[in-house]
Amino acid sequence: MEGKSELTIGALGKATGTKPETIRFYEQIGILPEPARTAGNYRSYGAEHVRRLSFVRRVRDLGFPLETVRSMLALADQPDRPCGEVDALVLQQLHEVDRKIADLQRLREELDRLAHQCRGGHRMAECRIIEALSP
Amino acid sequence: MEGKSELTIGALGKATGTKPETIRFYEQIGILPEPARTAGNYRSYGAEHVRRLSFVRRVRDLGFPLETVRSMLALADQPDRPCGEVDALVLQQLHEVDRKIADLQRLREELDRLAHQCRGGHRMAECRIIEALSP
DNA sequence: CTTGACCCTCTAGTTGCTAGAAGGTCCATC
DNA sequence: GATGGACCTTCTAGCAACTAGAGGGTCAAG
Repeated sequence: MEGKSELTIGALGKATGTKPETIRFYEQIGILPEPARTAGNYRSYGAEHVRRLSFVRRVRDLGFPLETVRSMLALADQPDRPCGEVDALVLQQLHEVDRKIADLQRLREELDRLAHQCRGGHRMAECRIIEALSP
Repeated sequence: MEGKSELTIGALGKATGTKPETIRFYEQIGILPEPARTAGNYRSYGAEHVRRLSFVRRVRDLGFPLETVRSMLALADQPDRPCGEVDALVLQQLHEVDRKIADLQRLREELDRLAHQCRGGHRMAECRIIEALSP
């Protein structure tokens, strides 16, 4: 490897909580750019890949599909896009984000209530976790 | 159908943003209880199913795997479980929820910044969306 | 040199839906 | 009652998004 800052695929995986196979998958479908290779044909990753993959994993963990990941990445990859185009996309994502935050807050409240009920030594009288996230 | 409160699978799907095939899938894997059937062998769903399925869809939308959905549903299905057991599970889920909320807030801030930048008539100088969710 | 950890590509399996085929039911309209 | 379109049924297979195993190569410590 060229220097301390360059990582093998396994090291990149450990740094980002990602399996090597998943990293190769993302490269194949174009989410991650192809990295440089060593003389032994090993992939060699730098800080830019770490950042990009961390982002991808977190957005995925939040339940956004890869198609959405792509469009978010495009915001960073194509900084000169027309503002009207970007505006529409960003507002749509903002709406999704706000909806997820609201749902997580409600879920959090109910889980917190359950935790306190348990710690108070009370019987689990009633779990309203389903109602926290239903109509 | 027996009464106004009973829904066909298509109606349940519309009420919860779920495809009929997905509902059948959830029934097959035990996430949803088998519903009553009409004389014509149609599935017939009541309010309890609507609530449960809404919950499932929202938790899935937040990026939690079905295994986690199951364990959350178990909290509601088995109200008499030992508190020590419930406590550990709830705390674990609380931690996940908090992590997702924090990530969403950060993502929200950057998207908001982008939106304001566009509306202000400025050029898209720099998109830091990747950095918002990376190390 | 040896050995174990990890790399490579390729193929197939797992998880979680999603859609199509073939045939039956429901209900509004004529 | 007949018709037709929407929707239902079960079953099979495909898609999205990973995940793992097979067979063979590379790397580095001992």
